[in-house]
This record gives sequence, C-alpha cells and structure tokens, in this order.
Amino acid sequence: MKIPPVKGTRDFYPPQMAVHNFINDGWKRASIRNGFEEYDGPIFEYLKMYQIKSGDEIVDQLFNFKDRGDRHLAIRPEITPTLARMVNQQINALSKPIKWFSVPRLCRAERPQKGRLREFYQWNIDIIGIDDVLADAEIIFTTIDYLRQLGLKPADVKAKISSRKLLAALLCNIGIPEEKLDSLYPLLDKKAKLPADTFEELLKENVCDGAKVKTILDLMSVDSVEKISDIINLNQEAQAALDEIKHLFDLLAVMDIGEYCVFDMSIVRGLAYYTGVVFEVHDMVGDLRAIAGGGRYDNLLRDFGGPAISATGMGMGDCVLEILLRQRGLLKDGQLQTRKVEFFVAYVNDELLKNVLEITARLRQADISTSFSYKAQNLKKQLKQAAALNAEKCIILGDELEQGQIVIKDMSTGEQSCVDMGEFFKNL
RNA sequence: GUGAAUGUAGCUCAGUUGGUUAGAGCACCGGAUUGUGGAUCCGGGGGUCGGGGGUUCGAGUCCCCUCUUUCACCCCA
Repeated sequence: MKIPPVKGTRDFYPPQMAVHNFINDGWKRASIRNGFEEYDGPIFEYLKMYQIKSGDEIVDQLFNFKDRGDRHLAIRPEITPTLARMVNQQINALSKPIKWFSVPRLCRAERPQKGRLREFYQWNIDIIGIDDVLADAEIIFTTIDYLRQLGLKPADVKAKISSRKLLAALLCNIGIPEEKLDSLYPLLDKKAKLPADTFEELLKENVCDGAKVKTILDLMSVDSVEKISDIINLNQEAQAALDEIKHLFDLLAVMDIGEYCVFDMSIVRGLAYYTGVVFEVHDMVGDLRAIAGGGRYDNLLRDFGGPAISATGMGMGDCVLEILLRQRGLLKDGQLQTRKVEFFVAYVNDELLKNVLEITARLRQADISTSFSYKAQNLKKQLKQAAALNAEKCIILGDELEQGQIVIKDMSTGEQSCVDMGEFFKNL
C-alpha cells in the first residue's frame, strides 16, 4: 500500500534540503551578527496557550490532540507564546534586554495556497525589555539586513511601517469611540486588498459619518509622516505618537536602510495585541503575500501571567521568501551543491580494496571528506563517479603502490602527480 | 470550511470522433576489447493512465463519487 505525503507538507530531498539550509543559514547568520541569541521550545504546547492570544476561533486552525492523560495539546502554529512562557519562567534570571531568535518549524491546519503551506519554517527575532523605538528599529534593521544580504534591493522589497498607537490616537482624535477601534482595525487592514469603492462602502457602514469617513480615507493614503498634520489638528496623544514614528524613521535613515522603508498607514495587522510600531515587508514587483511582519506587543508577557514588560519582534516564513528569491533569480535549481567530497579514492583491482579502506579511514579521521567506489570497476567508471560526487581530488591506487607511491589527480585541472604515501599523510 | 481548475513512467508531457501488447525527451541502471572524469552511441528496467463505481461488445478517452495538487475566498499568529 502506497501512502501519500500529507496535504500541505514538503519532502526535503537533497536539492530542496540545500535550499532550506541556504535560507536557514542566512537567517542564523543575520541573527547572530545583529546580536541575537538562539532559543527553541517544544513543538507542542497546551492548546490553551494559543487561545490566550488568539481566542477560541484559533482551535480549528491548528493541529490539536489529546494525550493519554486527557491533556489538550496542539502543535505549535507560532512560537511567540512559547517565547512568552519561557521568558516569564525565568524573567528575573535573564539579563535585559533579551534579544533572542529562533527558526521553528510550525504547523497550521489551513488549506494550502501560494506561499502558504500547512508546515513551514519561520524566522523569529524578538527584543524584550526595551520600551523604545530603538528596539523596533533594530528589529526592522535586522530584517532588512538579511534581505539586503541576499541581494534584494529597495526596488524589490519595502518595509511598510505604521504605528498602532498613532492610528488609535488619530482615530480617537477625530471622534471615533475607543471601543470601536478593535472592530475597525481588521477593516482598515484590508484596504490594500479591496477595491477602493468597496473599501469606502464598508467604511461608511462601520463609521456612519461622512466627514469622518473622508478624514479616515485621507489619513489612510498619506505616504509620509509629515502630511498627517495637514489633514487633522493633532491632540497631545496623537502628536506624541507622531513624534515617535518620526523618530523611528530618523533612526532607520541613520542605519542606512531608509531606502527600504516607507510609512504606510494601511499597515494595521489583523491581530489585536499589537500596541505600537507595526510593519510588513512586501514584494514590490509581484503580488505575493507579505514576506515578513512584526511589531510591538507590550502586553503579551503580562497576558501570559508575567510582568508588564515591553516587547517587539518579527516573523518571516520560508515559503513566500523562496518564491520571491526564485522570481528574482537569486535562487536557482542546481545552484547549490548537495554533494561534495575532498578526496575520492579509486583503485584498479579488488586486491587493493584494503588499501582503499585504510587510506579512506585515515583521511576521514583527519576530518577530510572522502569517498570510494564499492566495486573495483574500471577506472573510467570510478572517475566518472568521482566527478558526480564533485570530488576535488582523486587518489588513484595502482601498481605504484608497491613502491609506496600513490597518484593524486586534481579534478578541476586534470593534473596529476605521483607522491609518496608517507609524505602525503605528513603534509595533510 | 466555500468555489474553480488539474491528475498518463522518478520529472516534463504526447496519446487522433471510445477500438488491439500506452509512447517520447530528460533522469536512473548497464554496455561500447577491463590505468584516466562531466561528452557521444547502443541497450535496459520502470506505468492496474490518482482511486472506486457506472455506460459500452470495448474506456487513458464519456458520466458520477472520492482523493491529490494548484489557484482564489475565509483566515493569516
């Protein structure tokens, strides 16, 4: 009986594994050079953990099950709750700020579509304990630092940045009641996705005031922080939020990623728990879903039973990223080697197999990758196999061995020389 | 969860209005007088045509159901 792979999962054959490692290694290097430490947690947690942050509706969006002790568990759909739990558990022992990263494998029980599978990897970086846009700037910088290092230019990707705090203050400023905000956010978040007239229609239904709708529409389409004060008179709270985001853009410019960053009021993020700066990284050419998203979530640790400590972070999945890199020609099939040995030991007859094994074992003990043929096929075959393994050099064992000599052949130049075996090992 | 499209060798696809033992390229394996590689040539293995049911003398081809994949919606942590 043939069993197919599960819907929305991927098999990583060596070439795909090479791609995965390429992405994963880049994430790790970017994290480390930006001063983050790696952590990880279990791949399943109590189901309840995910309900705290996302509500009960989340349950059928994730893989959940009961263990034999009747505990309701779920495979992690995100790692932020685990991070909150881990940090809370040792909050007094951890030196601040906490700058941690992780590349968890996550599962969500959704129907797969372009750039979204049911199992994927997501790079997460978080800074906990810094209530300053400087930390948000660090998060955005690290995100862009990685993308830029891959070869993506400002014309390819942009971080669209806004602020929940600013949005809330502005909406209150124009007279939207505070209790209405939570229902308004998901609608505003859809602005880019809906046709302009549909969006306006829905906004009218929600706000029921023509003048306010007009102001909101004007606000949502501003492309720079400066223009906001042209549209409405700012109260103190809104002014403070505005100054904060201005400051953030100053910092980003100083860090030399200004070209990659734009202010965009329509970035709202669906989730309720964001409290300050929010951002999404988007592809500027195609119509891919967001490459990365993040923001400040100052209440989350408290919601998980810890102290009120501010936090800000970012998540980037591997699916959209891979599509983007392929579209831009920054990742090509066959570009990444899956096979590579330094030495391939060839031999001309079966009596020499012992010598082959001896030499191979010695090289491997010296941490030099080495392979050989399991059959003493003709030399042509063996060199062909060596080439297929991307061997740098071949050692050829033949009659010369009687004088303690081996032939070393450089596979890229084709040059070969006869050397004394003792000398060879001495010079390794 | 809703809707649409798709499914023939490992991969990319041919397959005539239903008609004999279902084909190609690439890949894989093996050979071309056994001590020199990525080429070329020759040969080989491999498919219950996604699965099940139906119509028919006869189904890869037509009908129904189901599964997969893809795309969009919902959602997007």
